[in-house]
Amino acid sequence: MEEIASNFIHEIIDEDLAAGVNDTVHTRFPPEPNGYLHIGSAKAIYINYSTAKKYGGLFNLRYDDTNPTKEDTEYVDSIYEDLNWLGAVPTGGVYYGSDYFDKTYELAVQLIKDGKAFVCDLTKEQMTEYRGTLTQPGKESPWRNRSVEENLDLFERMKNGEFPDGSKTLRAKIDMASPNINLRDPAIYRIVRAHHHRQGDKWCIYPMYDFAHPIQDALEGITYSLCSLEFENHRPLYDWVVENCGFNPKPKQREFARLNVTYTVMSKRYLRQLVETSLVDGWDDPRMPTLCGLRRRGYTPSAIFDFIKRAGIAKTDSLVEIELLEHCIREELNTSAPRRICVTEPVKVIIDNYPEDKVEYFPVSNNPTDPEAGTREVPFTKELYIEASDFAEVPPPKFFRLKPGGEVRLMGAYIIKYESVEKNEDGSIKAIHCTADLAVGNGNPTDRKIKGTIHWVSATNCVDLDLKLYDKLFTIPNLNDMPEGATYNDFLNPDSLKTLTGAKAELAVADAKDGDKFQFVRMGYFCKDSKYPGTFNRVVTLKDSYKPAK
RNA sequence: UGGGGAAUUGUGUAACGGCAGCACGACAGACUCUGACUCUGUUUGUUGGGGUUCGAAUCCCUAUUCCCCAGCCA
Repeated sequence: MEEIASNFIHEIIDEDLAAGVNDTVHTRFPPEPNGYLHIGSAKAIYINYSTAKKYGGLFNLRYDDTNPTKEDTEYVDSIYEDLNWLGAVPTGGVYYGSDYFDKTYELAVQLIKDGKAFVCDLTKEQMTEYRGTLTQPGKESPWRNRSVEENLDLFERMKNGEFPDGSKTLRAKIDMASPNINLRDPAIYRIVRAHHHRQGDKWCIYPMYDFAHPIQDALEGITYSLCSLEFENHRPLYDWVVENCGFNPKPKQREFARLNVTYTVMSKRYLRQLVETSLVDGWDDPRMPTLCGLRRRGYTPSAIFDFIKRAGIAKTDSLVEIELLEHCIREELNTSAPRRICVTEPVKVIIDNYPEDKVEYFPVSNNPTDPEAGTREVPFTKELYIEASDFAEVPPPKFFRLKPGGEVRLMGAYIIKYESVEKNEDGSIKAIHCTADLAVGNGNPTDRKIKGTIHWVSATNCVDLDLKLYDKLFTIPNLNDMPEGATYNDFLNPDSLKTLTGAKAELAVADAKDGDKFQFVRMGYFCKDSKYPGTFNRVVTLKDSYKPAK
């Protein structure tokens, strides 16, 4: 997150700074602990964190935990862990919205005293009816003109638990005729008896987001409350609360478009549904767009932030292609991850002119893009495995790999020449017989040019791997277009999870530790749950760009 | 339908009255001990219609399309 590209929010801040509206920049990331962080959250984190950093200000993490019915400590913990993993250090501190409940209550009392809030006895249905519609103004509640004393008494009794859940609300007295529905005497406190993950049973009344959030921001000294576009309609209410609670300086809410990615569900509600219906293994299933899922899939924080930067910060609703995310991780791992060879669909090759029991070691580059990564010794034997797709009995035009009558380079080792193919009874290939150019070895021949190079692994010096192949979960690019009544099953990608058994990897992977980065030389599938002890959760998919001529 | 936002190439994003640029993707070629990576090149764009101006993506008028708001969710 080193260089911070400028965006329209920075322009706004620059103007404020120049005009003397502000002299500091203090931001916050305010997740509700009701689910795991996902790549969309990473955008909000990036914007708030990087903006603070750019201006030398502070960045807070604040759990927005004002609705106890949806929240849980599991989420609190996971959010902390994921934020930490991203490296977005909350330089301004870690806070809980619920820790301000006393202060929030006092401010509500003050609002009542100022005649700006009232206790309302309307039922939920009545309130909906009184609110009016998009085109029709609302009607004032019959309870709107209760005396300050009565409101004070009632509100205190609400707090003391004298009334049943949902029977009363505290409402801000604003304007029932406002074209902005959020301003039509919005509820700011509701009665709900639920165990709060942090406050326990201390409260039976809870402030609404629209009341709590500006107060939290103001109390923490936030100057810019950067959130997504759907809160734009709430800004007048945000400002109303800040103003009428008498805060100064005043925090400012500014909005940006949330992140949408093709083939990717981003709503926490639906992600939870995927987990609860066991369509995925859990929140950290590698097919999930959650940060922990991406982490298991081998994504790094820097690749994620790079993606967010490239996707851009704007106010246009957009749908960013998943290919851009994949590009970002490929680009990073290409230079940073050590290479290891894995033959994912092995077919046996026998070098007829090579001694039965000989083992020879060839140096192979750990990372061709980085000479300092050095080399490792890879064992070569008479029997090898190569990728089934690297051999063609009937080659398409311009096929540079192993084919009848052809020669090919075994990466880092000998040049081999095709001799014959040995078949099983069912017609499948049992083994391909070749001869190696023992004189040339791993050097270059002077009399001819070898066009193809393929990867290989010793059949007698290798480890077996079961590869789990994870692909996108859904088949339609934009999940928002899922028709009414449709279920995920209608659009589930049958190939989103495949297991490839019997892949062969070179011995070097035996040194793998959890967290090690690897890039398979060719296909580059990543795997987590292999029977091989060790976790390849830093391996990226490289495209196999060979396409037969059309 | 009231209000609030937004429209630039396949996708995303710049250009703030002065050559429509960049990235990803796609395609073509070069290079290569993998055809990956890298490099080079190519195609496609200012939502429509008017206006102001020497000059408009940008300013004005108008039309259209898309997103958000009628939770005691956030």
